[in-house]
Amino acid sequence: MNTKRPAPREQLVAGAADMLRRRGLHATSIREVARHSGAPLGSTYHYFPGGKDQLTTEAVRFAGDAVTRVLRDRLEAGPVEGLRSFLLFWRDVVTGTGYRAGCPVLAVAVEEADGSGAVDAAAEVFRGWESLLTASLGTSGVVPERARRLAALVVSATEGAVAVCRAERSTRALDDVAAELDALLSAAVGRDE
Amino acid sequence: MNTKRPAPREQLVAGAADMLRRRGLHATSIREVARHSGAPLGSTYHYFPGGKDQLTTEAVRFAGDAVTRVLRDRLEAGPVEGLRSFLLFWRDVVTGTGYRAGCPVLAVAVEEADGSGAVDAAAEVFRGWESLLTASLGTSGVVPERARRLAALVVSATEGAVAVCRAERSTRALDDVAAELDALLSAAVGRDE
DNA sequence: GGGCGCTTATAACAGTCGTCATAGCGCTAG
DNA sequence: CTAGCGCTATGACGACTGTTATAAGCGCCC
Repeated sequence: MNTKRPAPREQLVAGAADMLRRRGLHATSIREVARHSGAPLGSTYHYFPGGKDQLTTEAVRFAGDAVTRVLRDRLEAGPVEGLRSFLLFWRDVVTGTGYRAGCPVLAVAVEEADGSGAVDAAAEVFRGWESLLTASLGTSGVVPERARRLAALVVSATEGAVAVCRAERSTRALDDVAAELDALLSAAVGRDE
Repeated sequence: MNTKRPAPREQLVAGAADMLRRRGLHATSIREVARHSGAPLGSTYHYFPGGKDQLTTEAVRFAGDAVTRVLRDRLEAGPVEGLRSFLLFWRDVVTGTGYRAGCPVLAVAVEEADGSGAVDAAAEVFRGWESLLTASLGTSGVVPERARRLAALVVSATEGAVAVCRAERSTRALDDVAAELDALLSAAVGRDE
């Protein structure tokens, strides 16, 4: 038990992120987020005067940072092993929720119109993941330009595969993507050995 | 001029598909679809007694079939050239709408809960695209198992890249994915020549 | 102990949502 | 001419949305 009270603000952000990945942005109401977090509705606008856009933006950053930490951890074993582990992480997310959850960042990227702060946060999260992958590939000897392109492919393919798996209620897409990307990255880093 | 009146039913489906790719599923209301198509609200439930789910399902199939036709056309020049052309098609969609439109099928796949007919239609569309790509790669000498995996990667990466591009308001992701997939498919089909 | 600031609680607002029912229109068949 | 049917037009329904305002509770510091 860290704190007596569950720090309602953080609870609200985490709850919003969890609902975003399950139902999407526009199907997630502030009332439900509050109820889901055990916080009163009024508190939501106390902690997030910017309204739903602020709450959504922080939820995207919260979920994005969590995934970033996972990615960084897994990449310590190198880009190939890191990628394999990263895709297994997403596989667990999808199967562990009975194919109900996807990626909250993608949900915001697909639903929200431009001009919203949340979609900017989503773009930033995507770039962050790509930076991590680019750096990892770079330290494994892949030239920067190629590393950047491979990183973009990994992020796009992962996000797409998660959505496809959710729709098909099957992990086939993620498994196929994992196999191909594994081979591709192995060849890219193992060129000179 | 084919018909005097613009065949309101088809117009509604096409309008729904267009709004789906711009705003997403839950931000697209039946009233706006009707108004956007110049049809009265009552007509919507006359043509689609199944309500929003039926309209959405038909819109997903409509948009999915349109993309399927594009993909089939482009693949007549072979899988590598077809892929390049296919990704350019998506690039045009994104840039031609000022980064406002994405893929309506992905929108439904991300937003809708399971149990809806629309998400089943989305999964079917994804499988259709993969089948086309698998077949094209197969006729170019790629062994079936590998062809299937590559097709899954192409579909997932394309859908993901479109969403990322929309969020970042840039075509970088699609361009990077195009370059890498081009090289990957070229190597896969050119193995024995 | 009194006051004050942070948090909660409650209610209300204007608007939109999906959906349904019903009355009216125009056209075509008998 | 009239009956019937496909489609339109209109309005209403209950529920939900984001948002705001205001009153009450709470603990801490002076």
